[in-house]
Amino acid sequence: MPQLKMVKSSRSNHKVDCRRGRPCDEHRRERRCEEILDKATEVFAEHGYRNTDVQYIADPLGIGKATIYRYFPTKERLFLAAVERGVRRLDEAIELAVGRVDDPIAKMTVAIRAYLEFFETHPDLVELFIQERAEFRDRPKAIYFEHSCDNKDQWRQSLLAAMTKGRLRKMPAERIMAVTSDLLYGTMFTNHFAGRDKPFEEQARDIQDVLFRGIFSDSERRRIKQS
Amino acid sequence: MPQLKMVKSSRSNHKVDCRRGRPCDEHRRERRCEEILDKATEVFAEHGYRNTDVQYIADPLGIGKATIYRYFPTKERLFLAAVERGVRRLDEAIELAVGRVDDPIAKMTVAIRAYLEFFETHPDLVELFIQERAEFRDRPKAIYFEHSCDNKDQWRQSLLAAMTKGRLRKMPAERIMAVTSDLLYGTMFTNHFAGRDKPFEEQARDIQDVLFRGIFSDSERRRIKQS
Amino acid sequence: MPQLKMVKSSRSNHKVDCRRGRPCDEHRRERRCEEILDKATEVFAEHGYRNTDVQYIADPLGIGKATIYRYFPTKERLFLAAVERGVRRLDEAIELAVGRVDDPIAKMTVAIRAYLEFFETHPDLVELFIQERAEFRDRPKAIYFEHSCDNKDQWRQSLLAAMTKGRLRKMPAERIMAVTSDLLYGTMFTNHFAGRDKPFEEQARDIQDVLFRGIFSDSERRRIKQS
Amino acid sequence: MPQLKMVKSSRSNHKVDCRRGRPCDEHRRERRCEEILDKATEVFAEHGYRNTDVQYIADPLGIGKATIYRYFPTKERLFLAAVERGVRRLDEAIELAVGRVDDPIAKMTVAIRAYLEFFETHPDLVELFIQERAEFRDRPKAIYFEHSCDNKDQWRQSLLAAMTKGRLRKMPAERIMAVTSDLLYGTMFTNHFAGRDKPFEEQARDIQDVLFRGIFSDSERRRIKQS
DNA sequence: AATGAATGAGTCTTCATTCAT
DNA sequence: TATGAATGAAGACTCATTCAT
Repeated sequence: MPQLKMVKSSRSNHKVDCRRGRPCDEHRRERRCEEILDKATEVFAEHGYRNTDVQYIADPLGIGKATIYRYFPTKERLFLAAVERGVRRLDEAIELAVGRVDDPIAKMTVAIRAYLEFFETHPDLVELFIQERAEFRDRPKAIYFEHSCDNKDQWRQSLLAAMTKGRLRKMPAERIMAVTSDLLYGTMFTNHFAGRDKPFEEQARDIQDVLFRGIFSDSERRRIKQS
Repeated sequence: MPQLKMVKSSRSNHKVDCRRGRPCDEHRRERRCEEILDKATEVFAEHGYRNTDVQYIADPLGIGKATIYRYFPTKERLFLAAVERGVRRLDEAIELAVGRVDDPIAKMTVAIRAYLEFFETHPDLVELFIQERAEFRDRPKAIYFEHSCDNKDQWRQSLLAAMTKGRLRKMPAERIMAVTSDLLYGTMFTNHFAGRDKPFEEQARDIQDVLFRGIFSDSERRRIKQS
Repeated sequence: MPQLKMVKSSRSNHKVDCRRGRPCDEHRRERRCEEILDKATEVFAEHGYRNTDVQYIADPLGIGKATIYRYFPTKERLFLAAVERGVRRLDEAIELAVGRVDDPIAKMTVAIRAYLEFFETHPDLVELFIQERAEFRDRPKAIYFEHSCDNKDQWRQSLLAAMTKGRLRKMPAERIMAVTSDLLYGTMFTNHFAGRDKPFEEQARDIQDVLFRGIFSDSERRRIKQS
Repeated sequence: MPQLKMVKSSRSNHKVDCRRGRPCDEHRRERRCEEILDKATEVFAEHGYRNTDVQYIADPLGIGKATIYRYFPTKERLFLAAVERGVRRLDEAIELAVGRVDDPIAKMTVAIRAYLEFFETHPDLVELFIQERAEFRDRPKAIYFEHSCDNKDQWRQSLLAAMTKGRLRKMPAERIMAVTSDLLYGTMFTNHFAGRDKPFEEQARDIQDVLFRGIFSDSERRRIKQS
């Protein structure tokens, strides 16, 4: 059993570096954490925070309930860790999509798609975000909203640039950002809870159509301008 | 105890009067129901569904916990009744505002304002809607979404008419309705949970500006058309 | 069953005085409290505080565990209430015995007997006092010691009077009180934990003999005086 | 890592040296045991038996929890070992003090002082003795009391001799022994738990004064004799 | 009808002890 | 040998709901 031998020898190396006893495998720990968070996300999303017995998470992992408490000090912290990871992943997904896109309008297009795609792919996270608000009412802000502020500045820059270049109407960048993010947020929730199943590409197009061009006809638009 | 006696005698009098039409006990019952729902809405919104002990509702009303169970068979039904009443009130508020407004665009304007105003006035209901989703995951659709369908038809009619008259761009009415309602929904939630406090009139104006006219500049809009 | 009838009629009187609903029978409540404390004293003494599941108290009473929590908010408070009641009873027992005894020496004699008799009759309380110290290490002073201070003043008076009258040697009253109470305390504990079973009357006599007359012989006593 | 290597080599050296006589591993083991018992005494005294997680003992020693289980099979045995060692040390302290003192009265004087001094120096042990009684209610006798019997015989001899020599009143030696040990026991506990802080020398003098000479005045003493 | 009292079922969390390295 | 990791078993406390008056 060569593999075993290798493990053994690497272990005896450890014995020199570390104290004695079982080596503290940082890797192993992290993997476990991730496994637990994966299952926790799933189960919390399925049953809701309050209706989830930590046992429900332990059982399908084939581990003891107490083991989970070795990694997360309370059920609450476990839950919040799952939410946090979700928010981080959302950020990453959008960051990744937006990536090197420089054109501000293309950037928005891509971000909208990425946002909707993310939640279509991770419906559990929608549930988790709801649960967070429902249970942790004392926290000043939902984790989701805390994070959403992070990239505000770069978006503002991008929008202002587009206005200067005459590609967007002149208006407060804040207004665009607020309306857009509210629209996306509402869409994500409604998709999930009203059971809509329009493919995200189509939905993104609809949103862009309205958001970019508005719903007024040209004539109505002209009339408004005059008044 | 004269008061008690009066109540008793007045009740028996009523019983005579009310033989025809709705009996007075029914009235009394309904008033109680409303009182309970008022307090329930408040307390559920404050503590969340799961963290609300039915006792917390009974105490400030000065009644016994068991009394509540005489009016609502379970805690769940009590909660759902509160949500239902909230949704009904939202409908009524919008109905009332839209009222005799015939012009389709004015109608939308008024509805958007009314929607935002309603939730600014009734922040408890935002919480209740969240709670409903968080707890009653098995129900096919949230009560909130069930109701929002009711008036879809009339809105569709109104929008199509506006397109025919050339006031709105030609596009599927569904698209406008979906985007608008998602946007409003998202705005309401974000207002509440991100702690925004912009006055609803301003917010309504921002939304209308973007929704009606879009964010593109005229040149960008032209460019898109050509492609 | 006349008693029952009386209760009933008094209850219907209550209905007039109180609100509606089940009358709040203060008596009943107190009786329940006492029953629970009785059983709690017994069970805590038998198993120790930590090894006592509140269920163990509820079961033999034929009531639900939760019922106990209606009367005492936590296991800790239940336990401390039992201890407190024990201390109060000790005080009362000694008070009762000392009663109208005026002669200071007779008073001590009686108190010593009463003390030992009390703990022979209530061995559970010895256990309870131990348990209190063992578990509630952060409390500044054991309940037992808190109370023992109450009557210190009257004892001091009594002892000083006896010295003035030439019946006791001149020495600080504190010294007598400290030595006596330590001796009794130690005797009670040792009786219980070392499993001694000397009848309390004999033990009291032994204690008095030593405490009053000392162990020195007359000659030794004289020799000491000279030096 | 030179240090680690040194340890290793020094150990193998030992192994060579120790072939004859008690093997060095035995030494090592014993040293470890003592270290553990030291810390255990401290921690058990601080938190109480039940509230002490074995981890709390391992951590400050910088060893693993499981290591402790290599030296003591259960938490209970670890605790009892600590108690036992404490009792043994008490015995030794008194033995050492009494030492070559032959005069029976001087012997008592010295023993009383030594007893009080011991517990002033080792307050942890008072806690441990309490804990033992609180937790191990099924054991027939507390370890403390088991041991206290050991030297009974020599004390009895000493007291009887003193009576014969006319230095102590004639009375059952048992009575003196019981009263004295109860008094000391009670004093030790009360000191600790009532938070008294009189220096032990003074306290010893107080005790001797009462124990030896009694509290009666000469006249009272005479009156008693006549009756 | 109204309600104080009672409680069973449920959950989080702890920790002594064992296991695997 | 030493020890980090794992966990089963246990117990305090809660609360929706029912019962008895």
